[in-house]
This record gives sequence, structure tokens and C-alpha cells, in this order.
Amino acid sequence: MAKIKRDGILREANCTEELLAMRDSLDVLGGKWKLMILRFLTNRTHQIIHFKKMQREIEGISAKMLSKELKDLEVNLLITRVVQDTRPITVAYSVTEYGKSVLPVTETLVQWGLNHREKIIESV
Amino acid sequence: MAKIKRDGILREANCTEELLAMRDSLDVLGGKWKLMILRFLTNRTHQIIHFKKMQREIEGISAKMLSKELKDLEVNLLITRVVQDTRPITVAYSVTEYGKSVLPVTETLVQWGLNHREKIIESV
DNA sequence: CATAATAGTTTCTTTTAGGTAACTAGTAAC
DNA sequence: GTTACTAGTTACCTAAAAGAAACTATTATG
Repeated sequence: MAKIKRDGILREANCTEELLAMRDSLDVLGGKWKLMILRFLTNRTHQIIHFKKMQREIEGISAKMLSKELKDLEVNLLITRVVQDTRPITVAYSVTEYGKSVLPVTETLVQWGLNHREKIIESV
Repeated sequence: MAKIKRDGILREANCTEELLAMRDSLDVLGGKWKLMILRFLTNRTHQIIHFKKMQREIEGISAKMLSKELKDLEVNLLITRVVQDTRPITVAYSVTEYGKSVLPVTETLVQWGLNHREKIIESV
């Protein structure tokens, strides 16, 4: 966590920097699917993951969105795409080392989601 | 981090649960502004924060979006809204204890954003 | 009475996200 | 030749997100 400095102005400047950094993160990782896809691939690091398999297992995603999001993630060096010479052709997706650096983000979101669901249930 | 179990089926079931939890988180915290607003308010916990001040300091947000996002956050018990009897009227926003539970999420996003910017700079 | 401040709301418009369904292309099994 | 599988793409459409600008209401100042 960022240090809380005594000087109010410094603390506020620091906050502005933090918000800019968060904006950068959200530009790359934001939206409905990118973090879901990264989490899925990270959980499957030692398996070969094909397009159709992802589409089946990431609930609700369409071929169009999956294709588009995978391209975005590849451009940002978070995943790799390898065409395999099988019949029929298959394409193996996997998370890169850099992509694994997103794990702390998805982990806090998973934990918060679990906690949130508990909170909702107990408040009924 | 979630335990990696020996049994493939259990691991995959576990992954599905994780994705559902993440979907819950993203439903509440997703979008362009909510995490930014929560981070801002958390960084300002010991100050009184007014609507106009937020609009000035969270770069790029419009009054309409700020108003809408604050309502959503209030409904989800993440922030409080207190009208103050001043002339002209002011409204004080602050993060709730529950809202503070989002801090780990914003913190990982801030850190990832800082790291990502470094990576981009050194790759040029 | 004009100006300015707070805290929004309203209207209008554009942009983006996202969904559905049909379609391509290659190959293999029946 | 028909069906089925992979891995997408394309076209069409709707809904949601988002932005800009004008506007409301209240009160104080000059």
C-alpha cells in the first residue's frame, strides 16, 4: 500500500499518480472478459487450451468476443497463440510470463467476489 | 492463491467457481469509473469530499457519470452520502468499512499499472 | 438584478460493447 | 455427398456506456 505522507499536497499528488496507473491497468485489462480469460488460462497453465474449449468453459462468451479479446491480449503480450499442425487444425493458447503478473489482480477479485457473495447471502 | 489439487476434475470445478466469483466482483466493481472513485475516496478517508472536488480531481469524469456511479456504489454499501447543511449545500461522500475491503483490488491494479508503464517505456 | 458557487438532472448524441446467426475453409468419418 | 469437427470471420442489430452542453434549484455576494 502507498505510504501516507504527512504533507497533504504530496499525498494528493501521489493519489493522482495512482489513479493514472490504475487507468493504465484498466485500459489494458478492463472490460467484461479479459481478466476472466487470463484467470482461466492461468488456472490451466499446464494444459493445452483450444479456442472451442475456452468458449465452452468461460460461461457466456461468444466466439466473436473471445476472438477479439484474445487478439487484444496477444497484442499486449499477455498470452501467446500457437497454431498446431493437427487434423482438424487446433490453436493452443497460453498465458505468458508477463501475463502471469496479472495473477495478483485476478486473485483479489476472486477473493472479493467470494466474500461479497457471503455478505449478500447473510444479509437476506 | 487457490490450492492446486491433484485431481483434474476438482481443479476445473474450482476454476469455474473462481470465474463465477470474479464475475460477481466485476458486476459490482467493473466499468470505467467505480474502482477509480473507490481508490480516490480511500486515499482521502480523513477528509470531507464533495461532489465538485471529486469531479475536478478524478480526471475525465463528467457530472453525469460521477452522479450515476456514486449512486451505484451507495446502493452496494461501498460508500455513504451525507448532505451537509451549509450554504450553498454540500454533500460529503466517504468510503464505508465494507468499501475499504476493495482496497486490495485497487492496490494490485495500481501496482500492475506502474509496472506496466515501466515495461512499455523500456521496450521503446 | 447579475454573477457565482454547490449539486446535481436532463436532453441529445455518439461510441463502444456485445449478442445472434450465418458463413468460410480445411479435413475426416460415414 | 452429407455430417461434423476445428477456428474463427462477417454482417446485422440492440443495448449500454459515455460525453457535451444546457438546465434546475438554492443561496450568497456585489
